Amino acid sequence: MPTRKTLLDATAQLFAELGWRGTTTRRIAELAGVNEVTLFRKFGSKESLLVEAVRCQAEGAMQDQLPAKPADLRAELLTWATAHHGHLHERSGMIRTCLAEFEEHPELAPVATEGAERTMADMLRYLGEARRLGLIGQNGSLEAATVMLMNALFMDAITRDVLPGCALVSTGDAVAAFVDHTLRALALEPRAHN
Amino acid sequence: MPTRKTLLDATAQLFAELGWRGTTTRRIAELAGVNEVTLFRKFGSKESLLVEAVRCQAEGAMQDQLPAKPADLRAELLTWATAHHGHLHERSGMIRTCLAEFEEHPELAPVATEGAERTMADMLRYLGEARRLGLIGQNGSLEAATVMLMNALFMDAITRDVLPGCALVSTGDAVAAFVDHTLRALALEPRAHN
DNA sequence: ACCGCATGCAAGCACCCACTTGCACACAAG
DNA sequence: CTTGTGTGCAAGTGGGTGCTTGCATGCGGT
Repeated sequence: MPTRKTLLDATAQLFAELGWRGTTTRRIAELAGVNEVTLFRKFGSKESLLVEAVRCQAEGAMQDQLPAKPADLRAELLTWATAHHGHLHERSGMIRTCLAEFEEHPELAPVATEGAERTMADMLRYLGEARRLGLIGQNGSLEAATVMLMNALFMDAITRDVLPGCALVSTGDAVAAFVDHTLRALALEPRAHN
Repeated sequence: MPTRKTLLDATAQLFAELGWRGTTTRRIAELAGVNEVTLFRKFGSKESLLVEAVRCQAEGAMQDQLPAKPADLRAELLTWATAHHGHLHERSGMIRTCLAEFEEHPELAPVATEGAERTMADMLRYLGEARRLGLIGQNGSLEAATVMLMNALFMDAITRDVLPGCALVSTGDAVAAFVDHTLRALALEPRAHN
C-alpha cells in the first residue's frame, strides 16, 4: 500500500512549508501523484490526514540518549548536543509551523512535544548522575542548565535558516559554545578546563 | 484618522492568531468595525496592510536597555531580563506566527528581527564592559552567554502559553534561574553568591 | 450653498476550498 | 467468471477569498 505513505510524506512536506491552511487537499494530491478523491477515501478528511502526518513525522524522531553513566562530560554532551541539534534542524520547518498552529489546532501539541519532554528528562537525569558522581559542582540549578542548553540548541536549529543574523556563525561552533557555557556554569570539576 | 490605526491593530491581532492565510480581509474589516472596501481604499492590498501591521507592532517594542556602566550585575540583568521577557511574552502570538511565515513571506523578516539584534548587541556590550571592569571572569565566551540567555528567555516567553509542560513553573523563577545560570558561567566574581 | 473627501452599502467577479457523487476501469481472490 | 477492492476521472456542491465597481451619504472647509 504505497499510496498511504506517499500521501503522508507529501502532507508533512507541504505542512512544514505552508502551514495548515496552505496545505490544501489539491496540492497534497498533486505532490503525491494521486487523485484528490483517493485522499478522502483513505483518510476521511483533511484534518485527520494532517494530524496523522505530523504524528508520523514526530515518531521517527529523537531517541538520542545520553550515556547511563556519565564519564567524559564534555565529549558526551557535545556528541549528544550535535545529534540533537541535527535532528531539530532537519525538522525545523515543521517545528516552526507547529509552534504557530498549536493555538488553532491544539490536537497537534501532545503528539509533537512528547519527544522534547523525554529528551529533557534524560538530560536532567544525566546531569543529576554527574553531580552525584562529583563530576560537576554542587551548586547551580540543573533544571536551569538543562532548559537553557536545550533552548539554545532548539532556537539555533529552527532559526538558523530563516534568521541568519541571530546565530553564531557555524553550527559546530555554536553547539560547542553552548556546551562549554553550560559546563562552566555547572563548575565542571574545578580546573579541568582552561 | 482613527480608522487607520484601528485597522492596523485588528490586522495585527488576527495575524498573531490565525497567520497570513487565516487573516482575511473580511475578518479584519469586521473586527475593526469598518467596511471591507475601506481597507482596500486605505492600504491597496491585503499584503501591504499585513506588512504595515507587523512593522507597527515591531516598532512599538523593545528599547529595554542595560545600563551604560555595569554595577550590580545580578540586579541589573534581572531587571532587564524580566522586562525583556515580558515584552516577548506580550507578543508571543505574533512572534510564533512570524517564525512560521518567514519562509513564505521573507519581507517580514527584516522588520521583525531588527529589534532582537539590537537587544543582543546591547547585552554583548554590557557584558564586555563588565569584563573590562573585572566584574566577571576573563574566561568564557560572552557571545555564547548572550545567545543562550536571550534564547532561553525567548523560548520560555513564546512557548509558555502553548506548551506549559516545557517551562519552569513560574515566570519569575525561570527568569531568575536563567540569569543566575548565566552569571555562574561567567564566574561572577569568585564568591559573590552562594 | 457648494465642494471634496472619507466612508458605507450592495453587488459582483473569478477563483480556490473541502468534500461528494456516479461511473469506469483494472486487477486479484474465490 | 465473478466479485470485491482500490483507484482514476469528471462534475458539482456550498461556501470562502481578494478585490472591484457604482452609488449614496455624511461632514468639514470655503
